Amino acid sequence: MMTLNGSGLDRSAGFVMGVTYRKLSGLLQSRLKEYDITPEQWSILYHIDQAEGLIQKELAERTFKDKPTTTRILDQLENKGLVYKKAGEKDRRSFLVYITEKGKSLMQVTTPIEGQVIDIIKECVSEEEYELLLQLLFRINQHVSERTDGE
Amino acid sequence: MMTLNGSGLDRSAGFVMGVTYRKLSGLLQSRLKEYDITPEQWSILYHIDQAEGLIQKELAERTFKDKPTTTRILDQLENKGLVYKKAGEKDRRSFLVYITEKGKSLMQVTTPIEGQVIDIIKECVSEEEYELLLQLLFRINQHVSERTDGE
DNA sequence: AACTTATAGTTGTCACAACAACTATATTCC
DNA sequence: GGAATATAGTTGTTGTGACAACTATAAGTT
Repeated sequence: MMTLNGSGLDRSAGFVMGVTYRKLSGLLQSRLKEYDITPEQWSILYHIDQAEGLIQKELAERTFKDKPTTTRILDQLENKGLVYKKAGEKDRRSFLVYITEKGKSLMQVTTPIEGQVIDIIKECVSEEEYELLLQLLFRINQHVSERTDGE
Repeated sequence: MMTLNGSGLDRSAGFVMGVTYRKLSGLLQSRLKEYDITPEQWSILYHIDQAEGLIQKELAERTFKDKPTTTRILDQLENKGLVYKKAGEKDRRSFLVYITEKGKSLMQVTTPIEGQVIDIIKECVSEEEYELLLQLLFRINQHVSERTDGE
């Protein structure tokens, strides 16, 4: 296997982050496979479970996805019978999104799996390091967003 | 704008990494746009420029892409006249990949842009923190790969 | 040499993300 | 009230990644 070796492009946090993200995502995907749900679908379902009755736009913001991606992932969740939409009464442009019983059960069974992936990371990274990693990612996120607003 | 706030899924390094990666990738993309090349195409071209005459398989390993993805990105680079393939003489299954003059010029002009993105990150992250971030990402990568081999 | 297995690359399909263009409804402003 | 503008959501297109199936060639085994 090719390992990151710390020269050239491998010094670019962006590219290394991409590689690492995909590896972690693949790990989660393989463990969610038997439940017929992908990591990104799972993350949307998670947020619906956390706060039912959100409109799609709010859901898109919380999951950091754009509107088209949110629409399409919601379609899949709806087809799988995990969520349903209700037309907004106040604002007839929007839909409120709710989780079904089937969706709730799925979340109960699968939520530990997400925790397992975090645990696997912590097998090679201390609590303090994990914390610092998150802080650095938050900070970069924030900074790039601000930097990009005016661009 | 929704900001990562450190609760729930936002505590998952994997998801936060995905969000941050996409933000950085988008930043690079916007700056490469005028050169008609995407970040992932750029990363492959970069590796070809670093080591000409590699076969596609080696290129795939170095860029951490699978073979289909490498094939298709190479097709695009070839269509843009940035690289060309030569049939392998020793092994007739394989192709050696080379960069064209046009490709070389493009790399000269665009390589600083990748550096700019790193510099932007370093506006909010110290040298030591940047170093640590890379080390943590390497370590997680390595660990997950080992963890996954037997799975 | 023939048979089996491994490897390099391609093609097809699906999920997701980015972007643009669009529809329908709300809001603002005159 | 009506025109202009903003917003919620959808649809279409492209790039990329994961996975499976496939072709062609190479290498190993007998």
